[in-house]
Amino acid sequence: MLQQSTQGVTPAETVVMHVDMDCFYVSVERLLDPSLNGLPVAVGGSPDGRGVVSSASYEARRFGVRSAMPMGQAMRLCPQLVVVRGSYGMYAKHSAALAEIFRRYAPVVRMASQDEAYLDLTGTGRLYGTPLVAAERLRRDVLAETRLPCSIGIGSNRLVAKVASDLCKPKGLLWVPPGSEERFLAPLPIERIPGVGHRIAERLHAIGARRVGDVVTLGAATLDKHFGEHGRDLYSRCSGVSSAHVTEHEPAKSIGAEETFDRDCSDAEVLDASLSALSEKVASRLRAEGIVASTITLKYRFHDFETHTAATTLAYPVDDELAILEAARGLLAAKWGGRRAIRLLGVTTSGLTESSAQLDLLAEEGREKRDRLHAALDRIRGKHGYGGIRRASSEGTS
DNA sequence: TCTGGGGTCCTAGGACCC
DNA sequence: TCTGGGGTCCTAGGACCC
Repeated sequence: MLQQSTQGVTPAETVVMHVDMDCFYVSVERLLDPSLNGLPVAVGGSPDGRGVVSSASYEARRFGVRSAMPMGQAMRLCPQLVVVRGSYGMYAKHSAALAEIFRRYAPVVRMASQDEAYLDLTGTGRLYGTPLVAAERLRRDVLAETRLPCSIGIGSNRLVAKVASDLCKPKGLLWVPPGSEERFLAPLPIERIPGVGHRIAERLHAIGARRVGDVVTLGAATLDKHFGEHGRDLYSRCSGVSSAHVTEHEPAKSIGAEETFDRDCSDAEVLDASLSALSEKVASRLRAEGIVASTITLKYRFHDFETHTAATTLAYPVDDELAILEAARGLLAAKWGGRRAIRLLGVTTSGLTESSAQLDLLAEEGREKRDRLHAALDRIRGKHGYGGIRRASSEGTS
């Protein structure tokens, strides 16, 4: 599987690298507090409340602790677990530093999230040698400059590179040479394929497919019958076919915020205060990014996890909390009967465009004054966080 | 065991227009 | 008086990812 090539890479040969940081949040926390080294650590919410695990150290994983697991459950599995609240600002800083290193190695870099990236190495063979040599150097640079460990998968397309990095964690390197994609994937459990989650895996198991190779054996027609359009996609991915095209980061399509209450809530005033805080948060981000939104979506979840969304599209795009709040309020009033207690509220904006594009549409006098007020509010929030300042209607949510 | 918060993409139906 | 087909926009829900 893992082969050391003796020749350089020909320019025409597509080489995609997937760099994935090893338990990124935990690794950053260990930089901040080295006493965490060697201990089972989980970054995430409180074990007493409704928090979940965001990132678990390998010591913790040995006890069965996993991402997205309720923290209380993690504590039961591993009583000596050290729980750390996230230092999210630090993660963003380190992520930016990583992106800079990656850009030295590839002309096109796609940060897929804070802790993983796709690099298109096609044509860089003369500069860095074989993919494995380049990967080894990159990993050394990352470790030397950030002291953060990572794993790297290399393949002829993004899917193969990603599966490879996943497989060699932690601190691994794995190259899948061109032509061996299908052989590489076939013996793996289908859950290893990105996009195959819990539900789809279950349905595949039901028709007798447990390994990636089983899916290929079933054939495109059978998958099409069971999964429709998604089936063809599934088939090609299991065959190792996927886009090799790496593109730079694209502008966000939606910006939102949500809040899960410590206890389910049916108090209309508390819910309204939450909507107000969420609207402020979203509006503040929209303005910081210089964009406006035309669609407002309200999300609400009941105690049994039944989740609904309701959306409305405004006549013109907005970036201010009152307009967003008003829309969200209206949706809640129209949809929520007031009987069932709510465990989560969310406000998401979409239909995003650059705000400069609508300047002439909104050339009212009040605009400038309002902008100055918002700028002042954003500055204060930037300094003190969202608890620093709130309108009167947001009181009671903190 | 009882499920966060930030997102993306896909599907499907209905409205509306030509 | 009954009715096609295509395209686009909007809404709702669901699966998935980190």
